[in-house]
Amino acid sequence: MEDMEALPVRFPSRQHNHSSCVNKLLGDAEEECRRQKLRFTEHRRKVLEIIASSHKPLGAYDILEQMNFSGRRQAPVVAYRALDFLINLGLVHRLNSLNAFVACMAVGEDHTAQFLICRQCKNVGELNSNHVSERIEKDAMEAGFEVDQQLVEIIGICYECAESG
Amino acid sequence: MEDMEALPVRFPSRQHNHSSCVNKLLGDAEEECRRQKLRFTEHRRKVLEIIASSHKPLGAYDILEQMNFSGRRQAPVVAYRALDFLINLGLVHRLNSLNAFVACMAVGEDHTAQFLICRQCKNVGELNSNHVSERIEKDAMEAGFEVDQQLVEIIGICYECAESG
DNA sequence: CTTTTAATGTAATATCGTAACAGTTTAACT
DNA sequence: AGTTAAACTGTTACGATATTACATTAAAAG
Repeated sequence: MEDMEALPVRFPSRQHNHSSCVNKLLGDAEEECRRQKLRFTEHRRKVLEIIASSHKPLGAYDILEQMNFSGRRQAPVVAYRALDFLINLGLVHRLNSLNAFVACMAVGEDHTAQFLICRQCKNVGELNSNHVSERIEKDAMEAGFEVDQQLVEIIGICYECAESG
Repeated sequence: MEDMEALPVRFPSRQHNHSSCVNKLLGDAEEECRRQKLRFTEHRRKVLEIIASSHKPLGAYDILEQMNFSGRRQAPVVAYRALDFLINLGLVHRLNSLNAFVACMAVGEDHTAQFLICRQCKNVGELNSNHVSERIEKDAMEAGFEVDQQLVEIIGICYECAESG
């Protein structure tokens, strides 16, 4: 696990324990909400739980389906509202190339999220390379462009899928 | 103009001549289709003309609206089919963060498109930096991830908007 | 305990994109 | 030319994603 620190990469290995992801993220969420005096309501908790339980990106309507507690189907806007909240808090990221959402794997680390999307197993990791973000910043600057926000999504094959053919 | 060659940046300046963009792109399209024995049909030409006439990204339905020749409104699929064709040919790019399309400004240059999206004037340029794409490739590789495709969209303020406040 | 701010419930609708299939045109090959 | 295969078009319907609007309820702040 030491080499995960060299580059700040997070890619979920096959045998890792999901429930610890969920618990960590819920804890982070609670703490962050306390700090910022925000409300961590039922919907928000539930959506975060659902997203954190998978490292595969989920669409808003997938999430919605899993929100059928009390038998009743929720309206789409319910999911979108919770997602907006969680994204603003930096707990969830949106993948623009997939219209889907994943839990952040580097909460509190002040990163420009860069996503590694495996087109075979569909898992998503984060390559949060400062080299990359600084290079983008620098080259854009030289081109006379002032960067606010970077969006980097990388499609390919993760090491576990590469190994298993 | 020399310094546009140092970094392969393309950002449309305010006073530049749109019609030359359109003509260049139509020419490139015709040539490429001849070379690959593909058909450059009316729909495809029209869609390319529409996209090339603007450096602001256009949605598929915006394009559709401008296709009302012969009074008749076209079905969405007509625009999407032409767009798919043009994207495969590398003449048009899709901006995932906007669900919109722009003409390629570097046809034939074998680039990983990286977009500069000005959130004020909405114009889109291309920062096609090999430094950036190589850095992504390298860092992903070190993380055990084999890159197929990169998607880089940079939101910020272009130099002309920065100058004019 | 009342004011005001934030969150929810609900319905409707906007926006983006694709599937399916019949019909037509074009290119390629006798 | 006549035939066949491939590509493109027309049309309808539908699926998937996301937002607006507004009435209601709950929570926090004074």
